[in-house]
Amino acid sequence: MLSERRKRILRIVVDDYVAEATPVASNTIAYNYDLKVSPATIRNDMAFLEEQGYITRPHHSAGSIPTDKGYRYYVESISGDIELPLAEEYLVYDLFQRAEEEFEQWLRLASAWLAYLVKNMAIISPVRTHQHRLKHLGLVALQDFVSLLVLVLCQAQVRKQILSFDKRITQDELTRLANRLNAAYSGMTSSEILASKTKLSLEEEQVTKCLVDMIDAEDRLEYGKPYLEGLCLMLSQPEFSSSPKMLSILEVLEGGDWFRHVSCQRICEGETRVIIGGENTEEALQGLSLVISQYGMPEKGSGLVGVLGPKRMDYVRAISSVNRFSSLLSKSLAEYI
Amino acid sequence: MLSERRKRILRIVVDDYVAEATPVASNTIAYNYDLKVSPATIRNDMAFLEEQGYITRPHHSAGSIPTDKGYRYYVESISGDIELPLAEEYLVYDLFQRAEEEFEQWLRLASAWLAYLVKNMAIISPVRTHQHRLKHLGLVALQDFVSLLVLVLCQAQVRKQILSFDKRITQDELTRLANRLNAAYSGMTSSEILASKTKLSLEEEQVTKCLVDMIDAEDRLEYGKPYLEGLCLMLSQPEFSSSPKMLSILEVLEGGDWFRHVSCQRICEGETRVIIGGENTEEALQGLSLVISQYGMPEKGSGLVGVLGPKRMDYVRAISSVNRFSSLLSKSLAEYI
DNA sequence: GATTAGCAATCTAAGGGGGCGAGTGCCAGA
DNA sequence: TCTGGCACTCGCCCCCTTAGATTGCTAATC
Repeated sequence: MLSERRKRILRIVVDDYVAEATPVASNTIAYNYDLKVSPATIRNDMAFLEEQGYITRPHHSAGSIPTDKGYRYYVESISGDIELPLAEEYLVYDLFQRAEEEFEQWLRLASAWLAYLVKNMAIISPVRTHQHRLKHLGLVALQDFVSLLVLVLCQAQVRKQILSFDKRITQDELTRLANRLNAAYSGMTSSEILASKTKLSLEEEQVTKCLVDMIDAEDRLEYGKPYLEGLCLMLSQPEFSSSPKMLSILEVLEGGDWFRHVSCQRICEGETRVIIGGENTEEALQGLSLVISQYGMPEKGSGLVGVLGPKRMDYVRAISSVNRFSSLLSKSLAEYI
Repeated sequence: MLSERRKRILRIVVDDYVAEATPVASNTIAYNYDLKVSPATIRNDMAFLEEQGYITRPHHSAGSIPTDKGYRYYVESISGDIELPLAEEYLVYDLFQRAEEEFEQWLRLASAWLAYLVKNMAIISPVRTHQHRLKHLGLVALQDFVSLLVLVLCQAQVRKQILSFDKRITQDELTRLANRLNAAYSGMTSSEILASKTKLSLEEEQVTKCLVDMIDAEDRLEYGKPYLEGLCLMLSQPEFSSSPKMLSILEVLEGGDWFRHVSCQRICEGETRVIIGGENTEEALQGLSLVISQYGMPEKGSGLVGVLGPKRMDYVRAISSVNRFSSLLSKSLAEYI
């Protein structure tokens, strides 16, 4: 258990290091923060904090920087009092007033905004529904044997797939076919469609099969390819000033596997999880921290919203921004649907 | 006019510099390439080439590297004999055997492949048609007053837009409305739709207005947001080893304006244009070269395919790969539609 | 007149040494 | 338990030197 002063010093070390990006010296703490003790005392406390693994020093005669454990302690300790500054609250609100025609496009805009607010990379994944429901289907003749099957799912998602029939079908026939299937399937999930015991023609059978595959298709992929904005903002932080570091991060992000790993972690509703440094599975991301949350509702569809930045990140700002975006995204998703 | 030997030396300087990424010395040329003259003679020729602005030197006692003018001369001089190595020809062919359901997804795959071949960044823009034709439209009720208008254009492009009516409309009414409009407009371009003198109800009028906007919407944007693959491949080249350079390039690429500039240049069918260094409008891209070509056919739809890399790029490989991809993309686009 | 050999001149990159300043560790004393 | 003082450590910067690479020039040669 840490004494109050030691807690306070740890917190100062984190805050100062986050702000200045240079190791924090005992003198700095003594002169800039009103602790009412001398640098020597602070040094003793810092020696203790170092011994306990909360802080470390890049080399012998340098100031201290927080370790992963130190950041973790910090994050846990602040989780009470997190609020976005009022001015920025308005900014965010402003964004959410704008109605965009396409929800996806709107998410892209939101991610750019979030990136700008936290001066780091923002991540917003498109909405994924656990249980997709068919709203409407359309069939369009492309060539004699080839048609395009277009699905509209609840949440205004559109999917399409090329489909080839064994015999020549006109657009009129396709339209009738689509109308029949719409009448039968509209509002159903894939399993309900499979369970429905309608008598089907050969073509209807074929379309149904394709349809069910398409409805389920994306569920295997966890969350979809996210919108990443503010890559440059993040990479201009001093921790990435060496180009090999930059490259290794770019490589991981370009690959896309990392996000699959992230989305495998089940994050509860309303929870905002902070993954610090070494807690990341990807090696190249172990110098980074991720603040991630979920938006939406399990039954209606959900997505991830988060911030990726150096471990030395303004956690208060990041967490509060992610929280805010998460709840506002949830709200506008609910209105959209 | 350059003498044969000077041409040859210029070509060697480019080839060697492309391969080694270090300035080329007169000794290197004399010993590694069978010119049958002494280094001193080569030095004289190099002095001439430098005087004429084809090559330059990073500092006084260093070997030579090509200038933009030198690269330009090189590119013009090789344009005759450009062929992809046979093995890679097969690789590309192999890719184009795979049928993907979605043309867009397939383009993404193609761009990853192209990037891999040229070890640089590949750019492929989605297909854009100058004159979109409506194939089919669908209307889906989302809420009482709000519907989703889904268009299928020729080339299997799907667009959607939220639409709100002044009165409550049921899905049945929407379906009838859609059927009527399909009958009237199917196969038409936006201008033909506007010209058609059909008598319209209030709702039909509204949908038509929206429809026409949607058909024309993307034309203002020139080519759509391109698939960029192989960013890391490009950035691992030694010319980008300093992180500020890396950042400035990332910034330009993240912005997206640069591609609008590129797509403003009208590139003729079958032409492959090479934009070298300072010929780029974006300042941050002036250390880079772009090999760009068009695929598709003007009447059916077209897109851009290209390679972005350092000026010190294997132009033969880049140009031949882009050529190959351009013609194969054209072919499969024609088959797709 | 073109080519060559030789040599001085030039410039970079790498390595070594010294001084400076920042910051700690520790000890004795309050 | 805290503080002041002081020695010690270490990274950083600057300068100098040296080694190596490469050219430019000049005079000799083909």
